[in-house]
Formats: sequence, structure tokens, C-alpha cells
Amino acid sequence: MIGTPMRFARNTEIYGEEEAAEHLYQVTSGAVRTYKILEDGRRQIGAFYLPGDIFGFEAGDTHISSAEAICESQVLMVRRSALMIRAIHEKDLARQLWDATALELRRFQNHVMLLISSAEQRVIGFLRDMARRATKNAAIELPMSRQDIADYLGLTIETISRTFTQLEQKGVISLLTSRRVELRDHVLFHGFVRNLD
Amino acid sequence: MIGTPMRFARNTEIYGEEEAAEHLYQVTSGAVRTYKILEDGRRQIGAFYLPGDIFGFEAGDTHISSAEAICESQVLMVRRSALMIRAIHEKDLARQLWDATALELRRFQNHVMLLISSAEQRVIGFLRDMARRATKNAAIELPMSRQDIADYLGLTIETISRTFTQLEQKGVISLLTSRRVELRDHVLFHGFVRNLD
DNA sequence: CGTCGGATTGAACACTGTCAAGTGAGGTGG
DNA sequence: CCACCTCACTTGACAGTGTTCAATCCGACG
Repeated sequence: MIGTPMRFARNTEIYGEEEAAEHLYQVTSGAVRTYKILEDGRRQIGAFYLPGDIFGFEAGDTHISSAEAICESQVLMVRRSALMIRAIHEKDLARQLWDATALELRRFQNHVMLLISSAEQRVIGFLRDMARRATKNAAIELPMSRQDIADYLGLTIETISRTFTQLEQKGVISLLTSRRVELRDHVLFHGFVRNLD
Repeated sequence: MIGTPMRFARNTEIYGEEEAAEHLYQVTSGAVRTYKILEDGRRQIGAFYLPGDIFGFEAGDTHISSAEAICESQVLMVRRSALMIRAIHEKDLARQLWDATALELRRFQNHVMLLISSAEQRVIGFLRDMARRATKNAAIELPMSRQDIADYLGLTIETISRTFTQLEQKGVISLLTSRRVELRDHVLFHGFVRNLD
């Protein structure tokens, strides 16, 4: 995927909800969040995108979320229309576009699964997802704040903080710093952590 | 959309999770639910499909959910591969496929939004969605059980039942029977029901 | 009329939210 | 180099909401 490289400072908007979706984006460095503001003022984060991830891809002509850089980030920008035209002839490209859509659907479904479980399971699920996607190092680097995680998991910042502490006390994770987390292996490999008590 | 008509009895499987997604389906009568069984045994319903709705459409080669008929239902079945080949030449069809995908993404996003609010807001959101999609009559006919609603909204059957009762006491809905609900107009039109107390 | 499955109701309990206070690391200026 | 500030994060006490477990109700159907 080629495109125009662009830089975004921390907390700056990449696109807004309801804007025409003229571009696709790929993160090359940094991290991005998509979100919606609800009528009652709360913010729901739809997804986090890390280097390599494609976003802005909503299969319609308007964005259904806003997107912001979480930290200083670089993204590649490609015109959607150009891609779609090329995709008519290049089967590989068409395939990649469908795959990206399928991935997006899976992400949403996974998100729904997270939201119906307990606070502890939500946090573990979030960390497992981050661990799987991040560099395969022992420690995960979290680019997002506790508030971002809270708005992603539908919890409060206090509950996130408490849950991190409890998971550390149970020996499930190590908090090297507040933004660097180490997961115990069994948490990575088990499909589901049934009982941590 | 043409295809092979098929009938399914109440609670019978239409397709299973992880099966090859060889077909697309359109409901002609009855109602369908898609769901996943979680590792701890709970069931998460991903969506309900009513007459006219297209399902089995996950943009990948395998189904990410199972699908079942909620009640005696008829669906049209079309081979995906045939559709995809036709879509290469028929721009309208290709467009329809993208639109269906976009709709599915919006459904998931809407679902996520529901899951982060209170029990009362979840139920109201669910009913508004059903009202919008069902026949525009005053009363909504709910084909699904309380347990289905509970598994869709991430709540227990008891909470669903209690919330229905409370909404009726507040004058937001009328329960003609347990499966026939009438919504007050203001609930339909407001983007969000801010305060019902 | 009796039975069965789905739905409702009640009481006790667990979990998460709320509000408020406290802690800690990084950055700035004297 | 240290004092101070700021912002993010953590912790505590308590209230509110949803779950759990159990009993009961209701309607369709034999």
C-alpha cells in the first residue's frame, strides 16, 4: 500500500464523523483511536490502530466515527476512489480490501464480546489483544491513557486502575510503569481465563 | 435478489460458526438470530434479522457466528461465489454488496453503543431499532424470547423483564402481550431518551 | 382442569460507578 | 540541583445498579 505520508500531533483530528470518507489510512508509526461522542456526552472508542493497521475503512461513503492521533503519529493516506478503480482490475487488491473489511467486522464482534463480560475479563481481553498485535516482546507498550481504555471498554477510569492493580496482585500481569505491562504466558495462550481467584 | 427458497423450523440451525461461508441469505418470512457461544457457556446474540434483511455476510470465507431460525422462517439462499463473479460486471450488484457490508458494520457499531449504557437505555434502544425496522404499525411484534433479548443486550432475563415492567409503569411503552409492545411516539423520535424519571 | 414453558416478581448480594482525596513522575523555572 | 507545578494515575468509602437464586404467575394446549 502506497500513499501520501502525513504527520499528526498528539490528540489532533485525522477525520471527523459524518465527513465524506475520501481516504483510507494506514498507520506507519504512533497510534490512532476512532470514537463517537454520545448524546449524553460520553465518548465511546471504537478501536485502536497500531503501526501496520488500516483504518478509515467503513464500506460506506461517510465516516461513522471520528479519528484522532493518540500520540505523535505518521499515517499513509490513499484516495478511496483511486483504490476502488484499481481494484476492479487487480484481483489481489480487491481481495485485500475485502480482507480488511472482514477484519474490521471481526474487531467489532470481538469488541461486543468484551463488553458483555466483567471488568476483569474486559481488561484481560484488551491486554491480550494488544499483546497479540504489538511487538512480540515480553512487555506491552500502551500508547493510550487509562481514560482511553475506559472509554473503549465501557468502564470508568477508576475501575480500569483498580483492575490493573488487582491483576498485578493476582500475578496475572506486571506493571513495569503505568504504560508498560507484562503478561504472564498462560494469559496469552488460554482462550479464556476462566477463574482467577 | 433471487435464490433458492428454504424453510427452517423454530430453533433450527441455518449455518454454524467456522463453517465455510458459501451462501448469502435473505429473510422472506419469520426471524433469524446470529450468535456465538462463549468459552464460559454464555451465548451472545450478534443480531436479529427480519423479513427483507440480508445475513450470512461476513466479508470473509468463514462464518464468524452461527445462525438459527427464531420461529418458523423462510429464507432465500444464494451462492456467494456466483454473486461475486456477477458483481465484477454488474456495478449495481457490487454496490449493493458494499452497502450491505456497510449496514452490517453500522449494526455492530450501534450494538456496541447499546452495550455501554444502562439496562433501561439498552432496552429502549433495542425497541426503537425493532420499531424502525418492523412494520410501521403502532405495535411491535417481537418474534424473540426474553432470553434472546437478554443475550443480545448482555443482561439477564430477569433484568429484561423488570425493565419492561418499569417502562410500562413510566408510560414509555404498553405491553399488549409479552411479545407485543407499543412505543410512545416521543420515544421513537428523540435521538436519545435522556431522563425518564 | 392440569401441565409445561416462558415470563414476572422478590430479597439478598456482588460489582461497578461516584465523589473525593492522595500519590507519583516528568517538566519548568529559579 | 532543587522546589514547584501539573497531569495522569491510584486509592478509599459509599451509593446505585444489575445479578443470583427462588418462588410465583400466566397463557397456550392437551
